[in-house]
Amino acid sequence: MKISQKGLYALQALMALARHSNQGAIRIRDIAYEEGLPEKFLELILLELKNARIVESVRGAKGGYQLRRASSEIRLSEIIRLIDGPLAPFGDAEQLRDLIDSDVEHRALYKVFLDVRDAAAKILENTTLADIVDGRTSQSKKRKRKTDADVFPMSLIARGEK
Amino acid sequence: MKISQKGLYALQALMALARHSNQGAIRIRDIAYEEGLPEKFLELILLELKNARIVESVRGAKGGYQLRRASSEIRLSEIIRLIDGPLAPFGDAEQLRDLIDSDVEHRALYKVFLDVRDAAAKILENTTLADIVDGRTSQSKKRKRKTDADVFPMSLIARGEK
DNA sequence: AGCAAGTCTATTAATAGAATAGACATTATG
DNA sequence: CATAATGTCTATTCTATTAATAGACTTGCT
Repeated sequence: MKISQKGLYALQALMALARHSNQGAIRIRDIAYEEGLPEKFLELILLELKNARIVESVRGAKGGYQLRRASSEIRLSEIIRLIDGPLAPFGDAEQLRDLIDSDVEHRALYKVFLDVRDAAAKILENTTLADIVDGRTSQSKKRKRKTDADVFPMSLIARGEK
Repeated sequence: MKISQKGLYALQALMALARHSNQGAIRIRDIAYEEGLPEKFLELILLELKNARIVESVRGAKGGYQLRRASSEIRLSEIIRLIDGPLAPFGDAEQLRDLIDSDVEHRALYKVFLDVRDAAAKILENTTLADIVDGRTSQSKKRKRKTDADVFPMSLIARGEK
């Protein structure tokens, strides 16, 4: 599995959209500026993400892009598969399973490839956009997820300051 | 990480050499025939493996190639790194570590990439040519007791997903 | 109407991937 | 020592992919 520059751009753009979710549509230009991405290239990427129903667009003046689902429902695996293809280091999982069954001479090799794919899939299926925009990393030890109450103390919410 | 056709050919050729170790040098033509590889392309690959001191050649009539080390001392990671580059899905491990330190906005993303790399490296460092020519699968290999860190990458543990 | 957005199609430049070709160098052996 | 068998090296080709740019078109707010 290889993540291309384009794949990285897609992930960065989606992180930007996740950061601004419930701020309505964000212009391509703003995403490009915020993440330092080539604007025209980003256009194509967003179009692809739109066709895959990951984001949605608003056309015309005041238009832009926004996520179509909560960032916690968008897995990195989905984006990488879309932009860069299968997670396997060679071919795809199905192909590898076929080869393991049919190619007796090399089945142990293909089994290793499949193991590598499974390890990558396990990580990328279990990591969502929300995880990476919230910067949850190995250093922030087993902390429970932040809730609204953590971010906006009851005292403020009660006063309608949220 | 992506394994190219060339990378697969290299692995196949080395498996053939491993099967015939202590039969002296094997001709390129025979390896190509046995594994069904394009002969001229295989030449270049073997040359590269020779320069990397993984195989050695015998020139002239009755010449050919043989492994330079026991097949149990040749790890898949070494071959894949040589032919197809770093195991990371983006950049290489060192670059990712630098980005994790320097790019605050995206460090969580790069951390995931590094986790994927580490997972692949763990498998490929621990699998040798001998393992795959003997048809040894990861399940049948000597098995140390799994720790949390083996099963759950740090980034997942941090999120309390264990 | 007019401007500000996204949409779509085409093109390009650079690089990598997968070979192929052919001349050259080395060595066993008859 | 001549020759055939083999690896070595350099160059070339062909194709696909990657990363980007350009420009005309469509939609919709004000």
